Order: sequence, then structure tokens, then C-alpha cells
Amino acid sequence: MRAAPTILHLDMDAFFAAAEQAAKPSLRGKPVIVGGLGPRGVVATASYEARRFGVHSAMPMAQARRLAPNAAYLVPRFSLYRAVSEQVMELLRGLSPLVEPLSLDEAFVDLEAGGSAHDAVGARAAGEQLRRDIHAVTGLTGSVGLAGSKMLAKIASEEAKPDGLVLIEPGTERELLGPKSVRILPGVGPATGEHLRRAGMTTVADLAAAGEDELVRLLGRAHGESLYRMAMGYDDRPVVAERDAKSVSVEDTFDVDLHDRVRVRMEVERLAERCVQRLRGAGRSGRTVVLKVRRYDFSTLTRSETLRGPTDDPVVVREAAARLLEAVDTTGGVRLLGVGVTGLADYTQEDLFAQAAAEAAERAVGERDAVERAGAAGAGVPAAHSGAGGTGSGESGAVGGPGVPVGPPEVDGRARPGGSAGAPPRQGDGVAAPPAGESGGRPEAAPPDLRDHAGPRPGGGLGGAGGADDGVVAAEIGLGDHGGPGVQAASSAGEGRVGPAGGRPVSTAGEAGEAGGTAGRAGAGPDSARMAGGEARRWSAGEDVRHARYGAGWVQGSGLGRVTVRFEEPGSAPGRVRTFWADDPELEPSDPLPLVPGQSSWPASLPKSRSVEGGGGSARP
DNA sequence: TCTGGGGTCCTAGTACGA
DNA sequence: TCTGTCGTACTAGGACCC
Ligand SMILES: [Mg+2]
Repeated sequence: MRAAPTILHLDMDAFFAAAEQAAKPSLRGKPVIVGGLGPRGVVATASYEARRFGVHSAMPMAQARRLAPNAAYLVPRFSLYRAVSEQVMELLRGLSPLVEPLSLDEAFVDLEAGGSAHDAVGARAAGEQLRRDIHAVTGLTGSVGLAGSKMLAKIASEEAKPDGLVLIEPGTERELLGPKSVRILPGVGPATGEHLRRAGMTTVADLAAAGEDELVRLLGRAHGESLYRMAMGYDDRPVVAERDAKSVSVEDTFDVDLHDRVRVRMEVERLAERCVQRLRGAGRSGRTVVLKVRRYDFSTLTRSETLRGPTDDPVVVREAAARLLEAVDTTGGVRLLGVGVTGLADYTQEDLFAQAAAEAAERAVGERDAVERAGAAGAGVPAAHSGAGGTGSGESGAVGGPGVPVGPPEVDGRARPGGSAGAPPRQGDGVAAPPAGESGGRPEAAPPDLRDHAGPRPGGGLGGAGGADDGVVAAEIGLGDHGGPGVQAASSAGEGRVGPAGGRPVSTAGEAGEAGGTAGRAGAGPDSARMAGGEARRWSAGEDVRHARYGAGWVQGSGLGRVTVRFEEPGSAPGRVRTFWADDPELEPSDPLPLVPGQSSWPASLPKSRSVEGGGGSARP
């Protein structure tokens, strides 16, 4: 706790939703909800307009729809948020080199370390200037908290929301915090809050009065101590600029529970591959592989296996995950699967082998021996276990080399438990692939003059009466999923890489829903050119596109082989809607545009938006 | 139509070697 | 050398955050 309120906490207001509103002028002032659009999605961010309906983060999407049926529902676009975040962080680094990002939209800044403020007056001025700069560069608003400690700065920014600044003058924290709920303290969630309530403590003052011993007795050592300190206003954690990630993980919740073991195995393999992709993308390797399974009843378990050394080999991770899976009972169904890697390092044991081998080769020793001995010696390899000499030194023979588990599994690196790992990814759960081609209910081409589908709207909004045509509601229709039979034909072509049954969830529940949802639009055919025989691509609600003649816009809805685009962009007036065939050659995906036109700080090339988000709209698990 | 995905940190039990 | 103790790894689960 320093004497001057020079620790700043920035928190962007309703970040994802606000970014979408800035990118899509027709959504400004309207309730916008960003989150998963599948049947098991939850709300990531609700705009303030949507919050008035009672919608908030982490709420199941289904519930949000009941509360705000006419809101715009959009899938998150992390490439956009990352780009905006980078602009904001750059502004923060202008204030001080000591910037500690907590997430895409939050960070601490040590103003004193940057020399940009040394007292309350200077801190407030810097904070207000920062808010103006953020708005000028990104078009978005952020809230600022200033205090003498991290905790208080964070509480202050919370109080400042939205679009405000709050400064807590050192010395006033006890009286300010005292009457407030324990829930305002970072680290006090529902469980701890309830725990404390049962013990008769509801306010921060109650915690301070209870004393450290009592809190430790109640909540355990670390939590109790830290809570007591916070309640007293003690907090001297420094702002630290850079922190390496400690784990990398990937998980998927399936639209429908998985029952087929073969399918479960296949999904675990795919998750392992994706996990390693990300691991390698970050230039890291890891030593402990973790499998996560959430069952039909939401009970969750993890199983982990620690290897002899860090790896970034997809085969090693995949096989470890597969072994872990074999020990899990999945009868009843699986709702979620995840694969993660922890114990990260910047090198792999394979690296060390190679390096040692090279050195050994120089000494002109027989190659194989050299490799094996080097591997065992493993200069700098994380100890096999606690004891220095212990299990380690004798085991040069461990056949699998890197990736052989430390513990019990008597693996020789070749035998595959259950003989299943190598099984070909047979078709999944019996969703027969429909015949490809131009069959079925797909509407035939109409004259290629484009009709205005929705017509200009007063005020340009999607206000409308919210009829079947309410574009935003339509935005989710067919999104990344099979629709009626006709659409299914088209979509299966688009997923060819996955194989016959595609990456779709089991069963037919989704189909029924989708078919019903799209039925109303079946008659309205879009009029535009179509590609000769190409695969119909999939369009995600909210993604940016560019049309050869109509310019920039975003996908408002898609389904039945058609895609509805609203033509507008960050600087523009609210735009109008047009509908095209999904395979219209004049329509192509594009990267997000800067929210304020002409910003030099906008990343020249954005991280691949398509692979990150869409990835598998269709394969959405 | 109930409950995401990416993380962090902590606790507790067990095993093991010194 | 035996035994109790201690530190460290490993594993599993849970709370919390955005
Ligand atoms: Mg925020």
C-alpha cells in the first residue's frame, strides 16, 4: 500500500459487446449479447442495453433468449478483440513500462514506475487522459480505478463502471470498504461468500473484526490470510509486467452428449492435436498431460500423467491422453472433453536429445549409444522425481525416450492400451451422410439481380417489429449446423475433411430444431451468382465479409444455402441487408476493420480469424 | 433448451527419499 | 541403522476470474 494512488486499473466496459457495436453501427444502442450460439452456449458479454433485461455474463444463452428475445446474438470474434486490446495495451505502455495485463480488457499500470504520476492529482489527470485516448483510438469506453494498491484499484474501477473514474485516497480505504459486501473482494465468489455468511460475516468490516486466525480456520491458510489482509487494506503486491503461461489447454462441450466410446476417443485425439498446435505456436513444451471429462450429469474429473521430460510432440501428447481416457468410465454420456498440458518449458526433451547427440557425434562415438546415454544423462532435464539419484539414473533404457510416463504405466512406447489408439476414425455416431450434390430442398437459382431483402429501415436499426425477418434473430439460424435435408447436403460437402459423419455431434436433436427454425425462410430465394460446383462455405453470424460490388459488411444470418449480409462498417451509417447464395463468388470473408478508421496502431495482419473462430462452425462439437 | 473456454492458485492425500 | 520428520513430486479436485 503506497502513499499515493498511483496504481491504475483499467477495465473496458462490456468489452466484446461494445467492440461489436462499434464495428456494426446498426447495433449501437441495441441490446447485444456475445456468446456461444449452440444449444449449450453461455453469455460471454452482454451490452449495457442487454443487461437491463437481466442478462449477464455466464448466463446460459437459453435463459438470455427468454429474457431478451430481440437482442442481437453474436459469436465472439477474438481476432477483433485482440486487435483492439493491443491498441489499448499500447496506450497503457505509454504511461509506464510496468503494465500487467489480466485479460484482453483489463490491466494494472504502475504510474509511479513510469514517471507519469507521483500524486493523486497527477494520477487522476493521467487516468482521465487515458480514457480520452482510449476512446479516440478505439471508439470504446473504459473505466479507471486509481488507488495505492492493486486490490483497491480494481475495486475502484468496478465502482467507476461504466465510463468513469474513481480514485481511492489512501487512508480512506477502511471506512470505504467496511460497509461493503465481502463479495466485492477479488477472490470471494459464491462459495466463499456463502461460507462466510454462514459464519455470520457479510461485510468487509466483519472480516477485519473476525481476525486473521478465525479466517484461516474457516477458509484455510492462504485464503484466510489474504482475505484478512484485504479486509484491512493491506496489499503490497507489485505490478509485474510479464508472466509466462503455466498451462495450455483445449476443451469442447458437445451440443449433444457423446455415448460412443470410439467417438470419444476420436475427439480426445483431436483435442490433443489442437492442444499441441497451440503449445507449439507459443514456442513451449510441457511435461504433464491432463485429460478432462465432464459427464452427462456435469460431474467433472481430471486425470493426468507426467512425462519424463517436456514434449511438444503431438504423438506423445495424444497417446498420453488416450491412455488416460482408458481409465475413465464414460457410461451415461460425456458432455465435455478437454486436453491440457502443464509444467511448461521452453525446450523439449527431444531438443536435449538432439543436442546431446550432436555433441556426442562430434566426439565420434557410436550414434545410437550416444543418443541413449545423452538422453539418460539429460543435462538440465527436470528431475525425474524428488530424489536426486533416485529413480532416475539407472534407467537409461527407458525405451520410449521422451514421453514415457514417470509412473506406473508399464509402457514401452509401442503397445497401445486396449489396442484402440490406432483404430481408424471410423464414422462417428451414426449420422449417415446425406448424398452430396444439388439435391433436395435447395432452392434453385433465381435471376441474378439482387433484391433488397430487408429494405431500408427507419433509423437504420434492426429494430423492426421483430418478425420472422428480424435479421438478428436469424443470425443464428443454421449457424454452423446442419439444417434440413437440403442444407445438410450442402454442409456435408463443406466438411469433407472430417469424413463421412463429420464432426457433428451425435444424433438428431439438433436437426429437428434447425429444420424448424429455418422453415419460415424457405420461400425467399436469394438472387446472386453461384459458383459452378464448388463447396458451399459456411458463414458465421457476425463475421466480417466483403462483396465485390457492395463493399464491407457482416454476416447477419445464414442457412438453407443462403447468407444475409448487412453492409456497413465502423465509420458508416447503419447499413442495409442483402441476401446471397452462400457460395456467391463475389462474397468473401475479410479481416475486422479498425473500429476508428485510419488507426496506425491497428495490427497490419490479424491473427487468422477464420481458423481461430470459425474453425468449425460446422464441426462445433 | 442449464450451466463456455481459457486460465490461475490452493488444498489434501500419497509416495518417496534423506 | 531405525524411526520420525520433513521436503518435494505427483495427483485430484475445487474456487475463482474474465
Ligand atoms: Mg471489462
